[in-house]
Amino acid sequence: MPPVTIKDIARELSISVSTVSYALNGGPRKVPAEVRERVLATAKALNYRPNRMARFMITGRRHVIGLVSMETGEEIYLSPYLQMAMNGLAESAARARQDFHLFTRTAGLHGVALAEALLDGQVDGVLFLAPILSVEDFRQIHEAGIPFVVVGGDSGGLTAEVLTDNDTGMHEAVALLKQLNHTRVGFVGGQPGQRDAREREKAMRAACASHGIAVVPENWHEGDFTIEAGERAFRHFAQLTTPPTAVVCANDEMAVGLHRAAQVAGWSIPQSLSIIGFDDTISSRIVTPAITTIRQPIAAMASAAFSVLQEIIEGREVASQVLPTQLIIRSSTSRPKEDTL
Amino acid sequence: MPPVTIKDIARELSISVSTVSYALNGGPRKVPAEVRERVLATAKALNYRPNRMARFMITGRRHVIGLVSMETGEEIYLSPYLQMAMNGLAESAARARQDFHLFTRTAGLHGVALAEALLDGQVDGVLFLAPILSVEDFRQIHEAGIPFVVVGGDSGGLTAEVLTDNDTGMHEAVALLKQLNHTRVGFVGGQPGQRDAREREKAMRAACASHGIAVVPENWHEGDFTIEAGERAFRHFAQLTTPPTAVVCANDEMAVGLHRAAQVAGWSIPQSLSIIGFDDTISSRIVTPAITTIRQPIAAMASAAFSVLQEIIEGREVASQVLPTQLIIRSSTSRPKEDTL
DNA sequence: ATGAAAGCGCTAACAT
DNA sequence: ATGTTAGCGCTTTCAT
Repeated sequence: MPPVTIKDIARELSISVSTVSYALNGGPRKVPAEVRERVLATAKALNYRPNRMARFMITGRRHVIGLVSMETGEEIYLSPYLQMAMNGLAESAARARQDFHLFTRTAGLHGVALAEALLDGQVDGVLFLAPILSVEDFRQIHEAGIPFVVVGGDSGGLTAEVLTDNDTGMHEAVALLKQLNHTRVGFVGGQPGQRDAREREKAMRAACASHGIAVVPENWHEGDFTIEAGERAFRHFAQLTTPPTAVVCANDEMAVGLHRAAQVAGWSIPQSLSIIGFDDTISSRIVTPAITTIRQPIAAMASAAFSVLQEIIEGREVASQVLPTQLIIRSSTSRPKEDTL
Repeated sequence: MPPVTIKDIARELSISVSTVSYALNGGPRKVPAEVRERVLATAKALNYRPNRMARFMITGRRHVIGLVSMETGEEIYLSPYLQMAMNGLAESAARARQDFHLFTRTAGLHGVALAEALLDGQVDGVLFLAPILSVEDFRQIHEAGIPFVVVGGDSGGLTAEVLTDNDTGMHEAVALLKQLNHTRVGFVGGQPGQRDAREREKAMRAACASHGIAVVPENWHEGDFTIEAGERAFRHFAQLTTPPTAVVCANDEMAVGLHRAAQVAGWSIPQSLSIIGFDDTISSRIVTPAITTIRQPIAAMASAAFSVLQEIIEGREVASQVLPTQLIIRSSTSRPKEDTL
């Protein structure tokens, strides 16, 4: 049988649909308590369930927000970063009684095409997680009138951003290496199209400068935030005549790749090579020795981004946020071998 | 300004909305090519974008399917299993031009309440990934008229299931251990509320029986598919007077936990303890030594489930599927120490 | 206080 | 071949 509608309830009680609607929604028009009681009772009795789409057509609000993540080729949903973010998100969203819309066809899209795809999802707003998108892309999205928030990305000031303090994070990491007496320090960065990747490289340079550590070009390697990139980085470092004794990676995935490739090649960690990651995702904890990392509160950031997006959808102005990092010292960092001799 | 509708296009060309609708949809009514051209042209010129909700109200199809995963407490989206599944899903869905609806409020729900929540999402169908739900739960969902498919779960024959061949997988794993001369073999299982967990334990028992390996109660430990459960399992085994020399885990997460706890305790793997996981998720590959595991084609299973769900939504009957496992031998398995002496 | 009716954007049955 | 119109289920304005 067809689903029960407010019409059915109205007919059942011989009252008008408007009264039923007001009773069900508790306003805006006043409905006598007695009538409301009866409406609610029959609604329950008939097993009435509102059609959210019909409501959407009028109110324009769907109570669903879209999610677009950093795309690493085909593997859209494979990063631990995304996992942590989604957990934070899911919690806040559940509290706000909202669900998510996962876009499956935005990979590789930019500009107008991307905006079109987002519009097509009919969501109230969109959350970008560590996107590899340009300010121009966001301009199109902004022009399309889509409320959005960016985590770990650069919206060009068009909307609020939720960021982490990459500068302090990198500074503390380099300080640790300096204190451990490392002088040959390497770096594995992410795609320059990604904001955090850019910021971390810049922060790393600044941190090295302020700690008097030389930035040697061959010790700096560009990756793409994947385990494989970390492995490639190791192969690169390993063939240098004087490889770095410590390497900072722009995320944990690459640190794990570096870690694994080094161990497979017979290098002992941290004696032969100290490694520092970024994020504090699970992967940095499950390998042995566990990886020292710069924690960024991903779940909290995603959660904050959700709240910010809600505000923006409601039409309020919200400021960007920068959440702090924390250096988590584990077992992948020590004094370099030659130093201890 | 308000969004462009088919009315606007109709007015612009002084034709009727139905003609516009048919032209835009390419049917069911024939529209002369010349007219269709002009409709399409003005649609593009006016930057027309269909309102999917309005269409949904008539057709009842949203082209969005819901996703409900195994819930491990609060951490809804944290398992590598889910990641792999989502990748497979995203690919098929993108091809079918469909998006996902991620439910955030189904954790802990059962029976009617769960069915209500799913209905509220207004999706075309729901995909359950390794759910911890009873046949009774699925009965309610079925009665609510929601098309659904279950991956790694038991729908009680109410719908199609996509499963993996746990029997063969476990059989091969035990055969490997037998061949390596292990006699004291342990097992770490998952929650009995989960179908694969039940099946794997049963399969493990059968495999041991057929290989003449004794099933010693204290070598069998119940976990919950988390890393922590694997760590707990290690602590349990470690305090036995004669611990098992090899342990099979019902998934990789637990194998990783066992692996890590053993290494932290100073046990060498595989010499002191051989470990076999299940799934072949990334985590089994990044630890050192890499973990021997029973691969199940998670992405392919999720992808198959998507296709099956599409069929069911279209009203066709579809058979359940069982996909094969494959034993991936890596470095966490060897002859036991005492054996080599 | 409450009923009637317009209309959200679209599809499809019903005209012509 | 194509225009007119009745809804889909709901909210809200306008009457009464």
